[in-house]
Amino acid sequence: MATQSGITPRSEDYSQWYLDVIREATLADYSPVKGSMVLRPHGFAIWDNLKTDLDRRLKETGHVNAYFPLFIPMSFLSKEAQHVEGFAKECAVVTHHRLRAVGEGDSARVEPDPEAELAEPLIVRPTSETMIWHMYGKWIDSYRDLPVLINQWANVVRWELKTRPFLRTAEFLWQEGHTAHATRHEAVAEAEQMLEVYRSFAEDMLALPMITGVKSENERFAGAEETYTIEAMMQNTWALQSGTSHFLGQNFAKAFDVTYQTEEGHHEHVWATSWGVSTRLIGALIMAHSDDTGLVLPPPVAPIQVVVIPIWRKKDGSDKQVVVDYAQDIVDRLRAAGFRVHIDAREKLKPGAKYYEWERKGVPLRMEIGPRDVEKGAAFCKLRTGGDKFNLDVRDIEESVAQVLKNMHETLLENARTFRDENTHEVDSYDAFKTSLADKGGFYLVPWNADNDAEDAIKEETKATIRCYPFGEQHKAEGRSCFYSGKPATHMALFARAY
RNA sequence: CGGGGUGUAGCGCAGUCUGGUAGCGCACCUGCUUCGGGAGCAGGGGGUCGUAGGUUCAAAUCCUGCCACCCCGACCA
Repeated sequence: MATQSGITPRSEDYSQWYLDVIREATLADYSPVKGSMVLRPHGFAIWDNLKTDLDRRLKETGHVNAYFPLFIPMSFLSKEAQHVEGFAKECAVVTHHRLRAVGEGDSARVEPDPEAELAEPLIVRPTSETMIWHMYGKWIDSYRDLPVLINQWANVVRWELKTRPFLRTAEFLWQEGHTAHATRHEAVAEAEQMLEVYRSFAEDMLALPMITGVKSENERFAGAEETYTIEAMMQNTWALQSGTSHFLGQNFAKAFDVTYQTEEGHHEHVWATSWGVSTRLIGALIMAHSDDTGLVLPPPVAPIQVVVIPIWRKKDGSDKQVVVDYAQDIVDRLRAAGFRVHIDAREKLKPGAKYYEWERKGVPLRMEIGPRDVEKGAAFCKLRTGGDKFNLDVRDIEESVAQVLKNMHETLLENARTFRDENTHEVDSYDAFKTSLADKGGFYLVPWNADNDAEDAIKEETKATIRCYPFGEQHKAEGRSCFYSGKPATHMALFARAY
């Protein structure tokens, strides 16, 4: 009965637990290139499910997909001042287009061919605003061309010094929407709409309740006039920025000189937004729902929603065929009803070993099908989230599985919401904030007089940052004093440690 | 780039102090018995010990250089 878990308990070392879950659930693996990870099939399938669902939501809100190049002329990055400051320090640069072989025998190797140096270096996109706005300049002439509502699914590269699988990697997958509008009002409405798309998407697919709000100036996207964010709480009470939507004003339109002619014949710069979510969402999933046994997946994103484990006794050969036929019939019916079902009929593993494996991998619902169940016309079930095993009648198993999975999703969402609310505190003084944060972590909603230097000082002292000025809370600032400076409060700010 | 640490089989490690012909656990392969919560037994495959040089009859082990990675700081979705 030796334990083979290989997963460090959360209480012992949360960071190690996170890495252990990823390894044991076979979501990702480290590649030979520092900071780059391989998305293994089980991890990529989660991304696939997220992508399919979000893509539908983007199209339902009027967006279309396109694809822009990976390589961007280096000079493009310097066209928007804020933007260059934000990204220049983490760009991969391509300087040559050919290698040559040098040395012989043991010292044989390749090196960039000095004769093949590019006249202008290329950067690997850290984000695509510059390339896209260059192209929009060619496509937009008239008010009749607006709005432009384009999204792309792509990889981007940001050369980070400190990396962590899914949360921060040198290369990651995401979608980035880039829109162009005739008016400020329309662009702001678009940025707000997309934030809401992300918020509901996160609840429906990830069972993650999100706090929505506006970023402080310090945390704002490089080149944006306003950044909206969705923030989630992880199990260690740290915050994770899970998606952003930016109102870019006319910054990029001016930098790339993108104007349109109005109905009255005037030339105006267009108004812009950009917004994105990435494979970081998978990190959020893991850290919000999983436990010391391994991954826990909400049914909508689970690559396998139901695993069926047939059980038989070999001596009694008659058992096996009956059980397998019965199990296969359940699998076929559930698949026909639209569920993602896997039957694990491997002969060399005992049932217990299979249970542990599928629990590590986060399968929401397990069915154990043996001779006893065949007799009863039932399926013996266990939920990944715990509780006693229970029987489902096979006669209406499609409906009952749907109900069980729906309940599980709602429970996950509700538990996450309760945990977040229990760990969110309102304080009035900086001393109370420091004491409480050090003691029990969590989110802190405080009256705040917006001040970048004060924000930096607080980060320096406590490592907490402003996650956002939450929507729906701003009225509370009225008539109050900043918890740090004592000046009149201009906002309600949500402070927390963050990834 | 500063301080600390580690490189030995796919993974995790012992062996290094005190030099003597490569070892353990898991994983993998074969066979038999097992199978309702991580099976047992038997047999088997796999490593130029990070790398380059030096000392020695003999180097994973001692010496020197280099490289890589990890942790703590500085930078960050």
